[in-house]
Amino acid sequence: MRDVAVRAGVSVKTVSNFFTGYPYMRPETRARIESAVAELGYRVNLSARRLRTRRTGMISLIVPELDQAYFAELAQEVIDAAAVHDLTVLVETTGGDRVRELAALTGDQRQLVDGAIVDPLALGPDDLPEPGAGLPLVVIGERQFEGLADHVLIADHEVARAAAEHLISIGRRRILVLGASGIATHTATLRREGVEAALAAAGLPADQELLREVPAWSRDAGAAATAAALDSGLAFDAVLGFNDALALGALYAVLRRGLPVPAHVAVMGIDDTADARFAHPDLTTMSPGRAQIARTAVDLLVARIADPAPESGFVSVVADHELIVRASTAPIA
Amino acid sequence: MRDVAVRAGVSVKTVSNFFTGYPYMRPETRARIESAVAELGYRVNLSARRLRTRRTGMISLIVPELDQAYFAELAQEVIDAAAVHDLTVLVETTGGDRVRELAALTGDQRQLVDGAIVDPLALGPDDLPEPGAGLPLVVIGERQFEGLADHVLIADHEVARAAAEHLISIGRRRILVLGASGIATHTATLRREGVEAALAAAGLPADQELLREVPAWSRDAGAAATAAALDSGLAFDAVLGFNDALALGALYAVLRRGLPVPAHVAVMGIDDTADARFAHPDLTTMSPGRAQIARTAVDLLVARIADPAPESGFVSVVADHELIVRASTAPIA
DNA sequence: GCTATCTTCTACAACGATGTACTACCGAGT
DNA sequence: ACTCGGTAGTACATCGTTGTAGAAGATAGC
Repeated sequence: MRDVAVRAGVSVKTVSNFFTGYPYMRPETRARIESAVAELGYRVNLSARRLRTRRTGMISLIVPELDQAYFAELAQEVIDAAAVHDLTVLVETTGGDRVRELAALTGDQRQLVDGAIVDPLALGPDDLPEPGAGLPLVVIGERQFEGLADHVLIADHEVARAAAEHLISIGRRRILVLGASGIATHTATLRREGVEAALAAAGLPADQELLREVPAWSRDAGAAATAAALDSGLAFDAVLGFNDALALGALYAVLRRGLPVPAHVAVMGIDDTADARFAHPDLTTMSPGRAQIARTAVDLLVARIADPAPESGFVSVVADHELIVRASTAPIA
Repeated sequence: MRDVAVRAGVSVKTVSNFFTGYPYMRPETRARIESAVAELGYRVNLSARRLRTRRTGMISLIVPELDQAYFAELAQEVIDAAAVHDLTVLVETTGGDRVRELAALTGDQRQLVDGAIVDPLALGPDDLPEPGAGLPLVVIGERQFEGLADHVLIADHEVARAAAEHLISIGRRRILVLGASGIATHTATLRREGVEAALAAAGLPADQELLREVPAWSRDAGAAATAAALDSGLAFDAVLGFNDALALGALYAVLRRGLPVPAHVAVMGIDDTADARFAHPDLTTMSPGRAQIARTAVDLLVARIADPAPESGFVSVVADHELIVRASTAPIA
């Protein structure tokens, strides 16, 4: 920067002013700096700027793993939404491990970013003693850190209820539910309750045998749980996976048995990933408005970074959802 | 750091030495610093360290988009491989846009990382006037910057040839090839030549009508191209997608017509994404050894960062590949 | 003509670490 | 006793910016 200053015949600070958009500058001075910069091919040193301003211009997105379509798509949406604010996104994957989720929030990684968007799998509400250890935070999906961070919530109860209502509306009576619990989050519980509410409203019994735990919300687990249910001779005419991966696994397992979908068993998921659209038959699912979630999360985080003081309290936004009916669900023949 | 130094009764530099692993230190001094650090909850300021050392401890992975399973899985593998070297990965997506690919290599983003792994879609060999503008670089997939960067190559010709040979070996004679060109990379050409070599070796004609261009290597494009081929009345008994996405799109389009796979048409892809494994029927594909690619790319980059001088020339490693036979291909009935 | 205000620019001191160069001590070898 | 090499630690300058404070000139108001 000194070289530029010398060449333009101004002080270093004036060059700095040029780059930070300080308004009081004669057009002529501006022009001289501009051409000096161009001639020297100068670029501001970001490391120095960061040291001085204590801003990194980066935010992190903390998710379990990128090879789950849902998180990959979410990551892409967050990256795009952050670009609007000139922010770079650092995607951190934790494998759904509590220690690694915590480390991403409190470890050295924290210094790399101005704030974080986290979609926690294993983190509990007690895991955040100080509010984000000073790190501006937006939590996606779970009402995890009520009063400690902003949230973008998915209406888990309502989404699951709407899904179950759809299946009931097409004449399904025995719904195999995958993901009912078995994972350390509240999402599973809320969604199960949503399903039970729909069943109750329709006057249908809630057979506990149909509510299946799974070790992970993955295609593997969905396929395994469905295969096990089929093997055990359990009767069901629909499968609701609490995410698309589970549903796709179920679809795979059902089709593998040679059972027709949706004629014999209807299958639906939640998430509206691109995978659902290209399954065969293509998968009915609940869209949680991923783009909206990403945009809202980024907006909230930007605001929280600008004003970290939680005087006005933290915000919770509930995302919209929508039923996407495709070929994997149809009225009983 | 000054506070720690005062508390431990040593100089600031000694504390710095403690953190950078300078070996000459009395155990007693070390212990005093350790406890001072613990009591104060001190952490090294990474911005300052970066400014001073000119190292960021980050590398970037530049890919078209994360919501393609192949790239999401690659990203995850690279992140894991980089963690071994204590490197953080900054995933940058370019949408396959040449300008953005270039910007990721030469723009301000460059300052954020010590080096980059790039899987270029639109970048040409002429796009790199100076060697990476000084940025240590590893290119994946394409022999793009021969003599300007290290490469991890996929044996495109051999992979495609092996794929076609598999289809021929199960009695297929007319293979619809998706991705033959229409994309600005050399990969498409090499793979097409591989297919033609296999056909020639088997004494089969290479019907140019069967070689289809696609606007993108996506499921959408694969489905559209296949549907168009079916509509046109073109006869074929197999589809080879030049990646899994194209093949999955083809599978979708074929099944949608009610045509049985593989009885009527065999379908196979290249990439071995998780999506292929969970398609129904599950998709035969060529595995390019993604974990090996990621590990090799990171290793090469780490070496190049340590020794940027290309005196010993740049390295090219060709990754292994493997045929994964699944249900979507079977001998003709 | 003189103050008051705005505009434009500058000097200096940080931000928090690390590289260089140097001092001081210690034990061993002669 | 004297050098020597290795060990343990220090002082100072520096990485490249930006915040603070203020100076100098221009403009306006009376």
